[in-house]
Order: sequence, then C-alpha cells, then structure tokens
Amino acid sequence: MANMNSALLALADPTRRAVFERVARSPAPVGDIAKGLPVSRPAVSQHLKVLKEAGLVLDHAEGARRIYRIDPRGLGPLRAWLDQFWGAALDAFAADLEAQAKDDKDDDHD
Amino acid sequence: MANMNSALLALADPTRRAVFERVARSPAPVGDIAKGLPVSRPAVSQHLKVLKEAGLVLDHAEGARRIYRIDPRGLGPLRAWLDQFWGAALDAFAADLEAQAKDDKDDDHD
DNA sequence: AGTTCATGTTAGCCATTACTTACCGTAACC
DNA sequence: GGTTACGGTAAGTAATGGCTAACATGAACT
Repeated sequence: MANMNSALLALADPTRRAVFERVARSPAPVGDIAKGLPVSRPAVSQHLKVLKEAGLVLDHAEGARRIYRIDPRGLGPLRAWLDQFWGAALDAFAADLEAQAKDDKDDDHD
Repeated sequence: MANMNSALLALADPTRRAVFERVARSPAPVGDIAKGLPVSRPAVSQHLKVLKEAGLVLDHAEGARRIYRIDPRGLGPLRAWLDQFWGAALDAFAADLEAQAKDDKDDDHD
C-alpha cells in the first residue's frame, strides 16, 4: 500500500532506510545492494519487499537479476503529510520568538 | 536527540503520530491529549517522552500541568532528508515517462 | 498538614520484527 | 543435462517496543 503510514513505517528502520537510499542513488540488483551493507542478502530481500509494498521502490526482472529502483510516487504522500505540519512548525517558531522577546523585556533588570 | 533518525523512528508509530498531530494542532496538557486517544494516559506520557527526545515537541510546566507544544526545529532535518531524495524521485519519474514513450513508439533508443 | 489533581516512572506482559540459516525456483552458461 | 549465479521464501530466534497497572512526585487548595 502506498500510503504515508506504511512509507513512514518502512523508512523508520535504519538498515531498510540504507537500502532505500542505495536504491534511490541508482537502480541496482539485490546482490549489489547487499554487498554494501552489514546484513545478509535475504535480509535485504525482505527489506526490499517491505519497501515495495510501501510504494517506495519498484522492481523488474532482467535475466536472472532483479533490478530495484525508486518509485517516484512513494515519497509524495509522505512529503505532503510533512508539509501539512510545516506551517504549524513555523507558527510555533514565531511564537517562540515572541515569547523570547517578552522574556527579554521582563528580564531587563540591569 | 534531534536527528532525523530518531524523528523518523518516533513518527513511525501511528498512536505516537496521532499524539504529535494533536500537539501540532495546538499546545495541550497530557490529560487532554489522552482524552482523544484510545490509549491510557501513561502511554501518552511515554509517547511524549519519545517525541521530546526526538526534538519534535517541547514542554513547559504550568502549575501542576505540563503543556506540550510542537518543537519548530524537529521537522527540519526530516524535511531536509526527504528533499534530498525528491530530486531522485523526479528523475525516476522522468525516466518512467521516457521509457513509456519509448514503449509507445516502439522506437530504438537514443 | 492533608487531600486532590495532574503527571512522570517502573515492572511486566504480549505482539511485532529484524536477522540468519537453510531451502526452492529460475535463468544463463558449459 | 548439469552446474553455477541470482533471488525469493520458510522457520526459528533474539531483541525491541507499545501497552496497562501500580507506584512515586509535586503542585494547588481547604
């Protein structure tokens, strides 16, 4: 499912996120991905399955190899969800500045 | 730790994400947050602790209550990390379009 | 001081999960 | 056909994590 929940869940694990980052850099077969990681090849295969179900990567057979690449639509919902709170974060930042200014005024005993 | 790893890990859990969304909407004490959720108050308190250590929320005492609000700096690293792969996703999308066009035309390659 | 309200903390339980080893299927070689 | 390369799947295990219940802390109020 390519919703934001599964995407967030998939990217939470450091190893799986490393797999995703590797695939995002450039498409690669499973073996190559596993070579650059401290886990076994089946582990990478399992991570790729999760990433695929989360809509973050795509795969296609190429002979005996299976090439994984980033799924363009995967990061969309996640980014949209994040931006939803970007405004709230900025508002909070503005409120912080205001409160800080008030504090400075209160604390101006020499 | 206010890095992107802990932020991603904190937001992965649906309940904890609901807590974060509630806090982001408007600052509130723990009891009020727990009222709108299907888990106990201690559970909310634990989630808030994780969110706080991830740099996603801030708290300040207000009498016996403890008001939690969003931490403006929390989403920054996460958003930055996400944008790092936004370009790769767009590139992949462009590659998809190109491949599709090639398929449609059944043309030989560039 | 004693009581009540609001919250943090601990202990323990249960479900989930990330990992490895072993195995099976498939595709390209000889 | 046999063998080798590549990758997905199953089973079993150790570790993690979220939850509740019980306890501890501290502030406000009478």
